[in-house]
Amino acid sequence: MFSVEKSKEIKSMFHDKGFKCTPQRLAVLKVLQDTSAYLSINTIHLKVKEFLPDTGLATVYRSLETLVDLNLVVKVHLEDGCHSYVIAPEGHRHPIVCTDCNKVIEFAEFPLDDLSKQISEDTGVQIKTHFLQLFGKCKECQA
Amino acid sequence: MFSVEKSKEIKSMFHDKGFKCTPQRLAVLKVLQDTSAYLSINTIHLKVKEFLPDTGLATVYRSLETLVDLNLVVKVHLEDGCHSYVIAPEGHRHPIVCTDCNKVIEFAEFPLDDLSKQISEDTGVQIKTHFLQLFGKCKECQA
DNA sequence: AGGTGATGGATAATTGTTTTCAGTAGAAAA
DNA sequence: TTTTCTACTGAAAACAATTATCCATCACCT
Ligand SMILES: [Mn+2]
Ligand SMILES: [Mn+2]
Ligand SMILES: [Zn+2]
Ligand SMILES: [Zn+2]
Repeated sequence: MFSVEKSKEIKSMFHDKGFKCTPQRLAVLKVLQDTSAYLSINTIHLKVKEFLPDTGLATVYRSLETLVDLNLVVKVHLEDGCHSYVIAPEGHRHPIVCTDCNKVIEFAEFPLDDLSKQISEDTGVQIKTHFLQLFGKCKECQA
Repeated sequence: MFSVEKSKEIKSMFHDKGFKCTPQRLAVLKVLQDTSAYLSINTIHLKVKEFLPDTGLATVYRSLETLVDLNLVVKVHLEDGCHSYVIAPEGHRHPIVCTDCNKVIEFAEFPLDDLSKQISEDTGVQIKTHFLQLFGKCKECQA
């Protein structure tokens, strides 16, 4: 179900933060790793139940919280107010969400840190974090 | 309660989209105009009831939806998943949210449009919109 | 002023998320 | 291994946020 290498790597990430490495958490992670789209909680729940049928919905919520804490998963804020989740990109990247097919394409580092510095100077606000998402139409959906 | 000039201007904005200009909608708008912070639905409701005591919570939801539709108000997505609302900035600007006092400071246009173009070329995705919020500590809260 | 349909208020219903709690099973020690 | 200790889980209830329903009313057009 999970590759050995990845499993060991992931396992130590859990342990480093004092979390237990449970099948449910790994299943949630796997479901997100296996898709390039963001997924709603309910979709994740359904997919997790395909290999762990007894998994409860609350566990999916709890697992996602843990995975976000570990920076393995990121929360996507959608226009309508609902939230979804997607596997975290490598390094500091931002998601581009296809509004047609829900696929998430990442884009490479963005000079937001430099600009944050300048905005700090201009406004006097100490910028701590930023939240950026782009929306558009992916290659496939343009055809 | 509302200045005449603004009222007329606003009134025609409602009518242009086929909305009626009601005291409740104007009250919600006024509450947001009178603060520099983003406000939760419940806070808005409380403030609206100060001058329109019978206003129901559902009406606040409905009014906000209308005002967002008219681009007079924007929705702020918060880390914890909750949403709040703030008066829409002039032109295309982005909010900086103070994580200490909830105040919203805007910052001037940001070269996202140019970068969107480049990202479009790099990734093949046709960027349509973006969503950017910065979080930090405002001048006052740093003291 | 009168007619009409959009809107508001009250309330119920839904939906999304969190909490509670008793039982289970990771992980570390023995 | 076996034991021990908790963090974790599933199920259900509780809670919070949002939306739908209903009918009376009000904004606005003529
Ligand atoms: Mn959001
Ligand atoms: Mn912008
Ligand atoms: Zn697409
Ligand atoms: Zn502040």
